[in-house]
Amino acid sequence: MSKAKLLVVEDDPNLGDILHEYLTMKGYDTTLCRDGEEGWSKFKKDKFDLAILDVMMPKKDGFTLGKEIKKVQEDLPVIYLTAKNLKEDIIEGLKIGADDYMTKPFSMEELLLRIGAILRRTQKSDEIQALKVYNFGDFELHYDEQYIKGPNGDHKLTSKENELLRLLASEINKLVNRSHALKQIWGDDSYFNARSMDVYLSKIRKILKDDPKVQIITVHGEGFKMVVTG
Amino acid sequence: MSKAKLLVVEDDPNLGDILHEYLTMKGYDTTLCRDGEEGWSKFKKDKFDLAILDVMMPKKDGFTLGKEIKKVQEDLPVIYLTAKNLKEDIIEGLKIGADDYMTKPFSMEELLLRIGAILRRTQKSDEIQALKVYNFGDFELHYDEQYIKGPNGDHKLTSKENELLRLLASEINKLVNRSHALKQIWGDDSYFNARSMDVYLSKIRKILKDDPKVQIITVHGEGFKMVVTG
DNA sequence: TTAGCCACTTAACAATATTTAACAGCCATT
DNA sequence: AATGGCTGTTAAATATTGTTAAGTGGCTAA
Repeated sequence: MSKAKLLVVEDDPNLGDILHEYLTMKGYDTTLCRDGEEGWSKFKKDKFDLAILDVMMPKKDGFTLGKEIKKVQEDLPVIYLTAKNLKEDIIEGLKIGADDYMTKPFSMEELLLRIGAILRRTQKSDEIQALKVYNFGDFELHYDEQYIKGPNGDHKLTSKENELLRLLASEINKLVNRSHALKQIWGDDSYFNARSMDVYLSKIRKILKDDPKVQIITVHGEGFKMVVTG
Repeated sequence: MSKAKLLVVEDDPNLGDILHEYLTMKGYDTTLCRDGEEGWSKFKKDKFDLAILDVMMPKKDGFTLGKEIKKVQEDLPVIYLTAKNLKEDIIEGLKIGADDYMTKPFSMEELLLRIGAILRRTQKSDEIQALKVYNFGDFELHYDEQYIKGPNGDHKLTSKENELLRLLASEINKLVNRSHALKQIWGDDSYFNARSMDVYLSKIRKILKDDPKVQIITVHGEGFKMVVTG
């Protein structure tokens, strides 16, 4: 996944520079504009994931720019920066369908968190997830379809078998901590869950008998690891 | 369009009452709970558009509740209420993918504006979701016309079949939580509705037999996912 | 009105998945 | 070697899901 592109429009040179520097440092591809008109022309030239607009700016204010942007790209998330106590502004901004706003002064950290939250939300929808297959020895674990293909044919898996196998297969030759596995798959590390996991380990070992090169080794008191030889 | 349903979980009786009264007056269908556990049980029984959770509460804190809710319904927007200077809390909350948070004390007006903004945003994406045709494998689900076109011909659907198929088809390869599906389509998660849904799943699986590349996989205790191979 | 159809629900039973119990073996430590 | 705490394995007990059929109530066409 490539960097998210941010359009920052801020007329205060000081704050503008800080924003630009900080966001760039945090891994965003940041474009800084000094006023609304510049912001508009940059917006037209490029494709952004999020816009951060100061409300009070010369030539073209942030809300006007925001409205124009929404006309072209309704779903672009916008964070408005506004001075405190500008209630009228806030109201108007939110009426446009603004996604968020922050009153000055604000902490960079908080801004960063909001950016993260918004991007996570908007990007989630267009994630396309590839089907996952894990290979080890003569096996192919088809995690999404919940079955394993072995040298002697396929084998349907239950959800727990599937999860446990994936955990092991994703860390071949590496130790999988018992407690970690329990918390990961069963939700918490309790006596009965641990016994249950042992039962599943036993089942999985049976399945893996089809290829002697693949083994699950237990490290007493620590956990297990799947080992593939040859 | 009917009233938006809000789930408010706030242990301070004073603030709780104020929130409840104010939001109800402003036209929201507001459910007030006194602690996290009550909030969870209300959430399970009903379908909400937005949750407002106090972070510090007895029995079950707001973040824990928020996490549990997200497991069932990832896209439910949440506003966290938190005391000032709880940076750690804020950070953790936003990491969950939280949609917003407000530090106490806050003005009712500001809360209202945020609620409005969030609802506007999420309802917008619901509209986008109203695609007419969903494709998966050799099938075309014509949601609006309530039928499915398969390799061996068309098939009329009942509304429940239609809804359930859409839910699965709109999240190919992704888990659809059982409880979420129930609330989405049947209105609430009860024993009999769950059995009813199982019956419908069975029907749908029969229909989907026409293309072996398409499968509905059950994840025990969690839900299902529609998987398309090839 | 009323018989019949349809969508949906409830019931009943079958099949699976997971947990718990029971017992056997192993491991490290004394 | 003996002890107590872990792990391996199998089987029984529960819980969840799959499937089919019967029940229910609303709606429509005669």
